[in-house]
This record gives sequence, C-alpha cells and structure tokens, in this order.
Amino acid sequence: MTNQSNDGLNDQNEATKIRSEKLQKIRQLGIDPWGMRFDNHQKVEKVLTLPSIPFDDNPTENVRIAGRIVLRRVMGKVHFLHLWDHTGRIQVMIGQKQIGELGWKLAELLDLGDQIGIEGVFGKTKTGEPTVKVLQLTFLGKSLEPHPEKFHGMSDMEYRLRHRYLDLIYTPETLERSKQRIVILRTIREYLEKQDFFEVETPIFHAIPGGAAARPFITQHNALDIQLYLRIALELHLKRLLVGGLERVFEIGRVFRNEGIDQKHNPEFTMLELYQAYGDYRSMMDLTEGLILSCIDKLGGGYLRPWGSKQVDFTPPWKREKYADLFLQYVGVALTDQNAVVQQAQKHHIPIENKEHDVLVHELFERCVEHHLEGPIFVCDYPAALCPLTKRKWDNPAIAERFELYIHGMELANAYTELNDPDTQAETFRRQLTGLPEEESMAKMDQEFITALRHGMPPAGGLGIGIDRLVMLLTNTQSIRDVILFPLLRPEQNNH
RNA sequence: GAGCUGGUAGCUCAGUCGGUAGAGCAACAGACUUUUAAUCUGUGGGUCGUGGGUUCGAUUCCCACCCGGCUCACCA
Repeated sequence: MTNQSNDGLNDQNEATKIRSEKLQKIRQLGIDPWGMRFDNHQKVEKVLTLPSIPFDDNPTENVRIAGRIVLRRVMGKVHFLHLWDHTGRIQVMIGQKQIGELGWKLAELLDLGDQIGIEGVFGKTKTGEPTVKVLQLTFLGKSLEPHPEKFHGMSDMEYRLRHRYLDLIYTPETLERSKQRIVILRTIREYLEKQDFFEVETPIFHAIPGGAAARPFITQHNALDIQLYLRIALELHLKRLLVGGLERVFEIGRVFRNEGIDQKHNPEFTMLELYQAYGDYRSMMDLTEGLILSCIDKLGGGYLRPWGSKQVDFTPPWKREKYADLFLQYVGVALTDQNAVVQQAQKHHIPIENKEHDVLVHELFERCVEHHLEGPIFVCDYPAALCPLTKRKWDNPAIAERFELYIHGMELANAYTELNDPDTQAETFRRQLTGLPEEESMAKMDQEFITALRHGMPPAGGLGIGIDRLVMLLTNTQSIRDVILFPLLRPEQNNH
C-alpha cells in the first residue's frame, strides 16, 4: 500500500481507487497484475464447437482460453464469469474447491474488464450452459477503469467513438462491421493479385495536389523548407508506374480532403485506385462488377442486400446508361441544347453566371438525376470538360470515356479510359474551367507528370473505388463513422 | 456554414413550473457451491458540459461558449 500512488495516477473516483488497490493486492499475492505470455490458447468460438457433456458425466475436454471478463456472478464459493474474446463469449465457472488457495484469493479480486487466462474442463452445467470449469487461473491484465454496463452497453455515439476499444467489446455490431471491412479489403487484394495486379505504395506528401477536385491539407517539411500537401488522390503517381511498364498496379491508401464531415464524408478516407495498361473504361466496368461481387460472395448474404429501409439488388449484369440519356430522361432537355440547359438551370434556381455549359449541365445532373439512381448503375460517357484526366471518344471530343457507379445516389466508383496524350493533357491542365473555384478544379498543371506522359504511357483503363462507402453499402451501415475505426472528432478540451 | 436537438453518478436513464438531485446496473460490506442481466440485506458515490447574468437562492430561467447527434448546403 505504500507505493499505491504509482498505480493510481488518475484516481478521481471511488471505483478507480478501489481497482488500484486491488491491483496492489494482486501484486501482494506474488502475481504480476499486467500478465505475461500465455501460449496455445483456443478461441472461444472454437471451444464452443466442442462436444459439451454434463459435468456429472465427467467430461474430459481440456481447454485453454484467454479473454476479458464481461460478466461476473458471485455465488459464495462458486463464481460464474463470462469470458469474452473477439470470437465470442463463454461461461466460466470458478469453484473454491478446484482452484486452490491462491487461485481462490485471485478469483475474489477479479473485476469486470480484467483479462485472465484459464485452463479447465469444458462441459455443461445442470442448466445446460456450455461452461469451462476452471482448474488453473492466470491473471493477464487489470482494468483500472470500470467498464460499461453489462446489459445496456454503450449507446452514446460520442462516447463510443472516443472509446472505440470499448465499443468493439460491448457493441457486437461494431466488431462485426470491422471484421467485414477486413474481409472486404482482403478479398479485393486477392481478386486483384489473381489478375496479376501489383500492389504499390506511392507518396502521401505531394508538392502539387492533383488527380481530383478537392481542397488539400497543407503541411510543411522543415529540412527542405517547402510546403507540401497531403494527397487528395493516388492517380498521378500510379500512372507514372504505367509509364514505367508495371502494366497493372493498384494502391489501397488513405487520401485526405480538407472538407466537411457528415454521414458520407470523413476528411481522411481509403481509396482503391487501379490502372490497367491496354484496357479502357469498359474493361474497368467488368472489373468493378467482378470485384464487388467477389466481396459479396465472400461476405455471404446474397446479391439482394438491405440498405436501411430499402434494398440493393447486386445481381449482375448491372445497368449501364449513358449520361446524356439519363440527362434527357430526368431533366427533360438535351444536354447539348445550350438555351434549354440555361432555362432548366434557372428553373431549378442554379446560379448561372460565368459558368461553362458543361458545369451547368453537371449541376443539373446532380440536382435532377442522381437521386433517381438507385443502382447499381454505371453512368457512362461524361461531358469532356468535367474530366480533364480522361481520354475523349475517338470520334467525339465532347465526350469523355468515363463512368461512375451509383448505388442509392452514392458515387461508389469512378473510372476512365486514361488520357495518355501529353499534349491534350497539358492543354486541359492549362485551361481553367470557368465557374469553379480553383481548388475545385482537377486541372492543376503538374509539369513532371506531363513529362512522364511524354515518355509514353500505354493506353489504359483506371478505376477508383471509395472503400469506406463500399463497406457501408455491403454492411448496411448508414454512417461512414461506423465503418472507420477512428473517424475524425474534435479533440476533447476542458471547454474553451 | 445554417436549422433542430442533446450533454445529470463509471455505464444506461429519470427528474427539478427556481429551494444544490434519483433509479437500475457497476462499486463497497455481508449471506449464498450451478447462476443465466442471479437473488437478498446494508453502504458509499455527483462542480447536473463550461463560463457569465438575473435572483435571497440556479442543475432548472437568460446569454455566450465547448463537445456531440439529426437535417440541409459543399465535396467521394
């Protein structure tokens, strides 16, 4: 008790103080309260598949489990615990008789949230509950803080996000979603590697933030004394790798966009971008479909998937519609009809001053068409002015070979036949799209990138998929904060 | 950025038409060798988000601020 303050730096309340005192008592038993190596333990999920026969019939199945105490019922000389690991929870029985004197002293000091290792016999209690009767108890780690309530768990969103480690333990959906995200990422890598794609890593610091239309985060390198930007896309470096002959490359990486936060947007998010030499945007459509379907197959649950109160039917083949046709259908005029487009824009209260025709067209598209796109639907052939990195149709320079995949109004994937003509690329970089603030234009001159193209980039298809949104759609999660383990939150301060 | 809404014990919540607060679980002490959110008896625990104002008195009313949630606007 003399050096109690060493373990109780943050004792603000009774509960934490008592836990610190228990930690000392565990030390006094000659046990390290922070545990040690505990090999060869079995996962709870696996133990629960073993045959469980009543303890009266002397079961012989020996098991060894490590986990966290999430429930504790003390019945005098026998304690029932629920031990949790990420595969499930299992009932554990500690009896004074079987456990020995030291073990019993330790058992009486256990708290909810502590981590223990157990070794014992797996069987069934009189009430039929699969249970491990503990013969050997190992202490693996103290929780100095009380854990959430055993029945209601955690319900406050802010509390869950700021204590994600607890959320994973006490909100099963959070754990399940996190595992599904892992499955999706693994499946994507397997799928692409099977098709001879190389996974590569490109810089996060960019001298010129290119490849997308977004406001960047700005940072500083001291030794070089230069301003740098966190990347807003992966595109320009991956294309350099095509010049370098890598043919099929992909990167799954974090990109950063200095914009608002809402249910569909986190300032840092995970993008998959891939480039395939000698392909085009049609190859990307097939690949997108195959990639997402393989994820669905791996997750299980079939092609008809819930989305809130609605459903998405992923059964292939997915619809493919032309941008111009959808525009005509939902806006009611041809997108080439300049006067009619201006009229429609006025009708929908879209400010028109100084905007290029194609910018107006797209604003109308977003206003009038997107919410109809329940999808999955590939919207193909965009107005060229909107796509400075995309190859134009051979016979129609007004149209870019690009598609976006929409599902329930969300843009999930974006793909091009990549522009590999350096002169046209330089031209589109030079030409500022009017009507858009500079930071919203994709057209930022990157001379080094142009130089790379001048050395000859093969014709190629390129694809970008927002991984967070894909996970949302496949796991029926309405908020991006629930598919990202640690979404950005304002730091907690002591008020102002 | 705008509108609406919330912040009370470790967790989940109730409440105070202004008189400094309650419950369940968790904790502590005790009973209990087969419980299932165990039960029973007793006990402790709160700067009611922060700051200011009004008031004899504020957790409650007013103002500002901090941190969330939802809706909208912008971006994937």
